[in-house]
Amino acid sequence: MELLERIGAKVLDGMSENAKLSVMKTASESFRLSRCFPPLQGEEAEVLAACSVYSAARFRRLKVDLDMPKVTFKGILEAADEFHFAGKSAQELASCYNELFLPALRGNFRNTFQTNQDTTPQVFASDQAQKESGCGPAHKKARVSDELFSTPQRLTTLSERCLTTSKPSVELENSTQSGKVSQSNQFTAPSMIDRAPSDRACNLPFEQEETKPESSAETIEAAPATVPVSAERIENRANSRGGSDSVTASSRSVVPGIVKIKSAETIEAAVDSEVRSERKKTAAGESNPIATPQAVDNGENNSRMVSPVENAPNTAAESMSRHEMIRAAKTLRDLGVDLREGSAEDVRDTQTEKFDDSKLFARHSFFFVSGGSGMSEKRRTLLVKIALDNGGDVESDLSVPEGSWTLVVVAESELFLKKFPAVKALLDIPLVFFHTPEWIIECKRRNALLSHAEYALSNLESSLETSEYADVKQAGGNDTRALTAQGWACERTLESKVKMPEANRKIMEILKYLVSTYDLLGGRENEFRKLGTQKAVSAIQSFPTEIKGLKDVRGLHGIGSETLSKIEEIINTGTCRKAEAFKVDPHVKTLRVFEGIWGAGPTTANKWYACGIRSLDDFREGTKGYSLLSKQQKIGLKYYDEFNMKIPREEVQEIENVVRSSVDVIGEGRFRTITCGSYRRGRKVCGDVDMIFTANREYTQGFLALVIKDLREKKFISDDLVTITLEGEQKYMGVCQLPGKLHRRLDIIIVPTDELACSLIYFTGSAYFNRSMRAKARNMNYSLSQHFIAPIQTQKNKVTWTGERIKVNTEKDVFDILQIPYRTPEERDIG
DNA sequence: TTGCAGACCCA
DNA sequence: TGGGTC
DNA sequence: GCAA
Ligand SMILES: O=c1ccn([C@H]2C[C@H](O)[C@@H](COP(=O)(O)OP(=O)(O)OP(=O)(O)O)O2)c(=O)[nH]1
Ligand SMILES: [Mg+2]
Repeated sequence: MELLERIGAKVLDGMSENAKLSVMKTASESFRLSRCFPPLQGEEAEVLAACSVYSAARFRRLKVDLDMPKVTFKGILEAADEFHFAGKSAQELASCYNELFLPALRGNFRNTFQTNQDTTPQVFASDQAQKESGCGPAHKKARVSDELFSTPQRLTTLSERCLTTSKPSVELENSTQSGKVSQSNQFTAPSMIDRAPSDRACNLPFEQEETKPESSAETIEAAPATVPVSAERIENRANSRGGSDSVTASSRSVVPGIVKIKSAETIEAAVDSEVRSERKKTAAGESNPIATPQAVDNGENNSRMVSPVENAPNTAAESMSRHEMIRAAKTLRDLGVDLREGSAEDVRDTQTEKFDDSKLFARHSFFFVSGGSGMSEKRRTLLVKIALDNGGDVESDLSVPEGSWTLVVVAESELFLKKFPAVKALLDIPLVFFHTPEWIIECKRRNALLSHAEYALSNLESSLETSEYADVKQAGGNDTRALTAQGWACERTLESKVKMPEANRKIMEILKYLVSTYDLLGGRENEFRKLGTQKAVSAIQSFPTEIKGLKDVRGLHGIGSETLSKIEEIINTGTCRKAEAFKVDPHVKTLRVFEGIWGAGPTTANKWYACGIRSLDDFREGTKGYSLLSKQQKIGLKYYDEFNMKIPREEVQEIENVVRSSVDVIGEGRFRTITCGSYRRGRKVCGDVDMIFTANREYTQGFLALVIKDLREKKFISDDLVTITLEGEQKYMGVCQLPGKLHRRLDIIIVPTDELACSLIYFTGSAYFNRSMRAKARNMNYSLSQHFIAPIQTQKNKVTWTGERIKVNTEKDVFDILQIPYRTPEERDIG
């Protein structure tokens, strides 16, 4: 109860102003209100100031919602305590809110509606609230409630969405000997800027490969190859996996945040139409297997839940286990109950107004920010059509929506909103949302209203404020959204990169050092600590302005409490104790040396350390240390210094040329070679050389061995880190050396052309990009590997079924499937 | 409290 | 299967 | 370490 004490809260009536507001803040943030005002600091004055910004309607609604479920305030606070959330980000509180608040509230209603309302008068803080919540006769409510819980889940098929008619496009123009390369050999340059513009020349006789006529036909016929996928899978994925947004996205319901109560009619209509459309589609009449949560159904529990919190501090926890609550929340989401829809005002509206609720965008009006360099006319036309076809309205100017209408402002990027001063006035309005066009497309595709969070434009205030981006160019209609803190790293593009503020650079440097150290230490623990920290670094990297205080980064995706406190420390003291401790730790220092040996990782390095080995000297030939080395590690040790040296871009090209000439001869022109890795991403210096050999499947068998043999005979390849046979290895790792140059690591993979697209993505990286992209794929119920992309089904995060691999001819095909705007290799240089 | 990318090669 | 690596 |  630390938090409770800290803010002196007593829940509701007895609750301090500050606590109340803190809860409101929690609630509002989870409803993406946070964009309406600068992040709150927790000081009362500031909070109050922020609240005054609310439109009256918003404020009232919020109050209604908050007054209702006393219990859950406690639930929130309790959770805050339970998870040591005190002082943590509102985001975390918000997620508690979602998990605890929603089901509890729902439970209250069921209880309230099914039993006599009067028995639990203290549920409602005020009669006013009760009235505004739109309660009709209690019996009606109960019925609706039951229906909601028995609504079968909507199913759709995936067939339509597979028809991505991706034109074959020329991608991947790799340089053979193409001209200019920056001269500066800045080995010491920080990673952010040590990139050169990529050279784009064509790769001799093969550049046609991906544009050859038949590939077009293949692409289209590839679509049906995808097995129809039920929406259930998509939804499961949306609910179960680590998504991009701080707020859970679910397919139909707009879960996050404020719970609103539909009038009985509204809900019934919604349910009816749902059922109707369900029957119409019928397809595979799978019903929702999720059971009604018993705890919610249980009257006794619920009556305990609504008892005054002050008197029974633990009632919430007693009446509903955390698991039950979470399951209840999930159930609600799965059921597609849009808990947030309908407001006090809406109730009146819906009783008088007639509309076709069966349409997807009923009661939605759209405003498209197009023209200029923003949205192309073609795109706009398409979107307008979708909107109108589905019962939506399209507005010609920006104004506050009436009554229960939802206004969706659609723009390619928040940057384009600047042109519309009227936007400012809409920021605080409840039923106004700012989205990317993808929201509409996705909604249409899945025939469901999707989370307002996932496709939301963000950082609205700041992009309206700053003049910095007034002249945004929209290259080729591409999405160059820069400011949004997107959840999937593979989707975002970085800022110009040159003007990283000093403060940010410093923070990143220290965090990166921690990442490298976690990497050395090894173990599950540190492995994921590393991952987490890496994400934090990535978040800061894409943060556009100087970090002056914690408020700047608090709430950023990827920045949690630990990072926050480290940043605080860095701002105040210029350093971070944890990092400083690592720097002088002899164990860490030794590990760093040992793991500089290729083939030695945390486990062996630690073993060596445990053996009393302390330096590379202890590995000299004939010593006991030497006998501990594996074959590969011996090679790694031999070239210790050389391998730890970066390769200038030009030298990579020379190496590429040597290899390619050999491939051309031995492969009789059938093979194409592509240099990938950091080189393809445009870096000025590279850690190694990564090459793809590709040809039709019939030729790939055993080819690698021939080339390696040739190169070895030419004294270009000096050592092998894998043994290669004629029986078709897929990859080679070895050592090569140009005359007069250092020994370099050379990686080659051999790939049949039908796997080229996925291989290119894989081998181009970055590793961080790949992981992000694969995570998104997984999240969308696909599996992406270097070989293929295929739909999958999972149970408890385990793959239970893998569909047929989807035919992809170009990298872009894969991006399209995963709904990621195409990223050039250079743009993939993240992490 | 759980999961965090997905695969190849070696011993 | 665990270690290392891409 | 972070998000859900
Ligand atoms: O854990 C990893 C490591 C690498 N890769 C892919 C992406 C990467 O770009 C490519 C080549 O690996 P390499 O280690 O050579 O990385 P790089 O991106 O080329 O950087 P460097 O300059 O260190 O070689 O293999 C992964 O998918 N996962
Ligand atoms: Mg590389």
